[in-house]
Amino acid sequence: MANQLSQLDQVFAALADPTRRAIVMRLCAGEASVGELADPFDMALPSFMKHIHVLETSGLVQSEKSGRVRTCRLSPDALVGAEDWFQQQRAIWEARLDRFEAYVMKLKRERERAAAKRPSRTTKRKGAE
Amino acid sequence: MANQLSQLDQVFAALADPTRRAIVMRLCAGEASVGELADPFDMALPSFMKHIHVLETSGLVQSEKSGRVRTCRLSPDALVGAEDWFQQQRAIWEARLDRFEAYVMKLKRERERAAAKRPSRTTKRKGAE
DNA sequence: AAATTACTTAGCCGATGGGCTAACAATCAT
DNA sequence: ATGATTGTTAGCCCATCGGCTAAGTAATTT
Repeated sequence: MANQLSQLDQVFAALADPTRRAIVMRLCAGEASVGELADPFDMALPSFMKHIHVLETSGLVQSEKSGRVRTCRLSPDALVGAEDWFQQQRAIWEARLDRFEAYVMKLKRERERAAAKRPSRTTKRKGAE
Repeated sequence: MANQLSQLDQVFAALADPTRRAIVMRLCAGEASVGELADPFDMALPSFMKHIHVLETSGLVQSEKSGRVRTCRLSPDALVGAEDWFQQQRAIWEARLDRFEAYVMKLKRERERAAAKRPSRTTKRKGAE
């Protein structure tokens, strides 16, 4: 039991909601109390608090209560972790593109060589996809 | 009706599931058929197809059927779009840090100036948090 | 002390998510 | 033509999500 979601699962799930993305964006500009954060949203406070809680358990936001006011701040580590995921995928993707390009170049060279040996032929193929 | 989720909503929601992230990672390395993609997963095909569908409607994946086999490929635009979101937030965050650092430096200068005027005082504060 | 503020807890509700089976195409191999 | 392959559609199930209200608690203000 105690279904342990990965951090990435939770971060992406947290960011999948526009309200929560707006909260993160707001907190990028600096810390704020729950009330300040909730103000722009036409939503009952308990509903809003659920969003805060999702953000906290995802690690994106930390908060601390002093007196009767809870102050929230962004904890950028989780954000960076998710950003890293994209960068890794993009690296793999770009490596693949490089390999693909190399392959196309190889095909091109071969075609040119063949054309040189056996001229006069409408060099037209179906491949290269 | 026709609840239009933003692209970001759908992309982040799609990436919040480990199965779907694995599919995206696999597709970064090159296109594949549904069967090939499904093979590593201990899951009924219809369940798996739902994941493919989520990825397609999010714009992360495109697919095309020829004969009885559907071939899926990554469409990197949506991925880049989500990555951009992070970079924007990070830019705002870093700008804030810069401003904060500037503020701290200003405080430091003021403290030093004050110490020069009124020497012999244990310069110790609680601030700078 | 009483009223106000700023959350917090508990619990209801309908929609969505992620899994399943069963049954139905459609294509390809024999 | 039959059968195997490769999806696809339909629909069930239960858990989670994102909203709500009502009522509670703790800190400040008056």
